[in-house]
Amino acid sequence: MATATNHFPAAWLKSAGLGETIACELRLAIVNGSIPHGEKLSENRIAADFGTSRSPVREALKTLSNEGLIRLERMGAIVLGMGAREIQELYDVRYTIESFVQERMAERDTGALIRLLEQIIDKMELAAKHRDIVEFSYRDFSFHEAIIAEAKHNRMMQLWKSIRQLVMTVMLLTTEEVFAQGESKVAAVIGKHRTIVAALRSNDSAQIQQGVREYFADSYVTLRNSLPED
Amino acid sequence: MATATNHFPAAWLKSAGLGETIACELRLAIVNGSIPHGEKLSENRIAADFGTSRSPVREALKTLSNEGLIRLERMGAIVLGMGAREIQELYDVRYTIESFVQERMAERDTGALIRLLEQIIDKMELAAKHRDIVEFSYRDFSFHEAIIAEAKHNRMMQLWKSIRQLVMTVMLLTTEEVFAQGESKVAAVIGKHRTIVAALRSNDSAQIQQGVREYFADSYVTLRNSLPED
DNA sequence: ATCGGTATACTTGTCGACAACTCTAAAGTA
DNA sequence: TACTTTAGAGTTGTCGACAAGTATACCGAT
Repeated sequence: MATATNHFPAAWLKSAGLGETIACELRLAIVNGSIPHGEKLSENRIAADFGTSRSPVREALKTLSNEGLIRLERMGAIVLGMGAREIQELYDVRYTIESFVQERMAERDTGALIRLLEQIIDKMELAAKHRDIVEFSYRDFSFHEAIIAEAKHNRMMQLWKSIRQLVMTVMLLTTEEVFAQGESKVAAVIGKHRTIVAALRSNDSAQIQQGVREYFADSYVTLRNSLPED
Repeated sequence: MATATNHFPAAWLKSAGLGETIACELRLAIVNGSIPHGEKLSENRIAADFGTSRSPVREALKTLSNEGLIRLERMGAIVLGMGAREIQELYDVRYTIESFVQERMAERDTGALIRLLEQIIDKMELAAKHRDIVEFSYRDFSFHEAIIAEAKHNRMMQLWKSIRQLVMTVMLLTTEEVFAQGESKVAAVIGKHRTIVAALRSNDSAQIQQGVREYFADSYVTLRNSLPED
């Protein structure tokens, strides 16, 4: 990646505690490769870097461990990072969750959801016009979260929450790549979201499944081209 | 449930820190209903109850929050608990994960896995003979975890880890119920595991999927009968 | 009696300190 | 030189304390 985002968007940290802030900053650094795979992290060092005590750092490391970005060992935490395989796996999981969720939405009133999604797409277009990467990726994220939330399945929502922040971060970097590839690429991304909405509007289970499958398969090949091959 | 387990098996806490221990004890209390839905938990109170400082309690509450058993609010944590719906949802997720995993196992060498699973089933039978509920449920748990681990899909494994302990606890209580229903019921549970292995041995994707689907559908109806209806 | 304001007790987030443990590297011995 | 032992620096887990913020109960006024 040419110019990777160096700091987590401050707007997204609006009402976040110290622990969450540190987690977001570290997460971004790990995902974009600033902190390389295999690095050994120490609570003391991170606390010193951020100018806090170890308590919030501890919380952050636990969070990152739950997200699978680091592995907590007896001494220090080892950075696992996100290579091509890990990104692929994340897409696998996202697909699995959305597939499950949309399956359950086939025989339900999706009117309100569809209106919300269209609204979000409008905001994506606006963000695209202004070349606002942060805003665009946030709306993209909201789009998928809105779909998942609509299923009203607490346990599945919990799974989503466990990867929510990670997905958000990956999307931020991905969107950067998409924007770098030019306007037509951005338009294509928006188009894919429209396709999802269209499938959803059909209310046909098979068509919805097909739509979701294509979306993720397509998203991944798009991304694959802009990944460091390791 | 007639006689619910009151304490988390000490053997399962062998190398667990204080935080994890507290999390396990609270988890069990929430799942078996000792701590009712809606209860408000305070870090200070729990710390006093367990005779520790707030640090491990804090860690435990965060864990339980990640598992969706409680909701952290500005003041206190509210217990959400596991009613019939939550159990059903947990089974949904378990089915989704195992379905994904086994799908990927169709075209793979499952020889070693099958041998391991058969070994586990043997231990289940032994535990059944000795009426050892703790051992039995642990083997049952290991059975499913072994299958999931075999897929070697880190991200999916991470999802599993996020519900691992909860599943373990629910299984412990469920197994208690199964044993209470008599020897034939226990034998039936073992039989269902054999069916899974048989399906796996067939190496046929459709048959495996069918096997997994039946397993979870069946497991849930078994359980439903022994749940407080709320 | 009801409503508004204040005091109070309780809550969380963060901090610095300490003991117990682990890895490392240097020093001593064969 | 190769190996064991030992001293040291660094690490985590846990603790108690404090500030900042919040719900609650009490008290006064209308």
